[in-house]
Amino acid sequence: MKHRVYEVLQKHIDHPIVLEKPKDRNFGHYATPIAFSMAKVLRRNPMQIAEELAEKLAEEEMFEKVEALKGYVNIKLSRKFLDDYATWALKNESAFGKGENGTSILLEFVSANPTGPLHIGHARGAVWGDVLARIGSHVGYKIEREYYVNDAGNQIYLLGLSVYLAGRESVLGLDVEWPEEYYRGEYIVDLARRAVEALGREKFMDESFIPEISEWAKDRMLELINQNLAEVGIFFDHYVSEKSLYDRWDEIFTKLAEAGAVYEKDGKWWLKSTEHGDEKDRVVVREDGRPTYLAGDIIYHYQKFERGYDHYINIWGADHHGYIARVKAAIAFFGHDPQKLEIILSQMVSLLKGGEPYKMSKRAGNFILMQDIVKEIGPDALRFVFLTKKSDTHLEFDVEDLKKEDNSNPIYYINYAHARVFSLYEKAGKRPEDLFGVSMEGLDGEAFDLLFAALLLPEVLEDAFKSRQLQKVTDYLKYLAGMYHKFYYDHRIIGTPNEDALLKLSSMVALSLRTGLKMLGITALTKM
RNA sequence: GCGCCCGUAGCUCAGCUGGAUAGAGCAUUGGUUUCCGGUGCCAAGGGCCACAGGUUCGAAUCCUGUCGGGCGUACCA
Repeated sequence: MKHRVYEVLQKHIDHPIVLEKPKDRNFGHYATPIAFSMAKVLRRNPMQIAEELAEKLAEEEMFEKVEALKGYVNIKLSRKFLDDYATWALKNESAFGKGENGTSILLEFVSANPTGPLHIGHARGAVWGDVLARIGSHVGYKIEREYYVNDAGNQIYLLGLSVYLAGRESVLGLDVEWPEEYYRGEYIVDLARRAVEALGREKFMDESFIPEISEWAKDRMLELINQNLAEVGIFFDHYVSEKSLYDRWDEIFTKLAEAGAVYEKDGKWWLKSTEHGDEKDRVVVREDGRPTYLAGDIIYHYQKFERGYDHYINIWGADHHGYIARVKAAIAFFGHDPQKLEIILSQMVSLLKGGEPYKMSKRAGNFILMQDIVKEIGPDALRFVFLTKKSDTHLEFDVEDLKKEDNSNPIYYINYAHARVFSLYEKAGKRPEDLFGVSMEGLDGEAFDLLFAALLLPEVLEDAFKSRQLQKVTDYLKYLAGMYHKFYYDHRIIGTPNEDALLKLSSMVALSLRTGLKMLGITALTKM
């Protein structure tokens, strides 16, 4: 809708146009402060410029009214235009809000270490990435989802060690000396029990078997993580194994050396990341010749760029923010544009239950597990809370609030509006598709305000994706649902002369709510 | 110390590419006409937009500094 208005304005104005929504919708559907900026260039009074523009624009068929007010130009769309657009949307439900762009994006998210179940912090990044991908794909980007599996290194060894020791202690009943660092939690004991069964007791007799146990345990954890994700409807297109990347280390290292990106000091190899804005240079090869974790990430990003996407997005936990500079430095050394890599940080999550801090699960090793919260409030509510906030601010929420079945729970509120439409049709004994051809032009101003609001969905989605502010979608859905509830209260629908037109309007609202929820990975209810 | 994020209503948060009277939900208080689902609707109270400067026609928004909170500051992933 906005694009269409924009195009029309461009015909009349030879100046960069900013189109915004008016402070007060009574002013119109769109507004532009264009006269202010033109005034500067033309050295004329903005009020006058606005007046003249308004007069010219008023002749456009698409607009019902164009007004100049205090220098702003306020535009009101015509009823016919809105009705036609709604009719098209209803007839082409799956195309509503779809855009074309074609930019390819590789979106990496979650990428949690396969050393345990996902906790609530991971859940935030997971939901956020999933929805970013859904919306982006809908508005026309070509997005692929990737999980970088950290299946190499010390953490995996620690996992194996923990399972090995837990097996010796809890299953075999041997005395065990625990090191300072190991994974704890009941899941490790469960894992040990299964490992003894699957691999045999003899593997727990000697430390040399730890790598084998590690490998086995890592696979089980990856299964568990995928199961956690599947429970909330999150899937990936690609999994990239860190371990498999090291085969290419020699080749990549040579490339770095050729680019003058590394140097040797104190028996180690360092990446000159300071040349590209990092605070200090970073070790990529240890004294004993083993590459560091950064090396893996360098190879990973090298091959990402090799795969040739237009843009790359990584969603990382905020505690990794210090890592951004060094990875970008490596990308720059390979001659790629580091701007193509965008890092979205997902901040910490704190949970309350009934006003008190949520009890951490001992069996999980003092983490709050994603699966526990899903069990408690359901996947939809979990998705929704994460999506009502920006990703880079700390988030605190109370699980009790999300269990309520009243208007304090936005999902119920939105679903209720959607279900209401279906119950109206049932009551009226009509089918939505039979009313697509009905004209809505005779409806009152409030009806058209509602219709306009419903038709905003496509631009909300586009804006939310481009600005990476997914809370704009949840905000919009709450707003639209609220508007519909109010409209419903103020207007009798069934049995009035405008019944068909009002039902069609309701269908349009339902379509936007349904499509919006779908973008969030939530299925709209038709009955509650 | 340094780096990143944050500081807006009692609470949780929007608004931040500068623009018209700073918003929402929750919580609180009051109301809701024998009405298509009261899981709804209406209304009220509640704000030195952390603080101090600066930039300009205009600042919650941009810049600088201060204070407060979180995270990071590994040859761990």
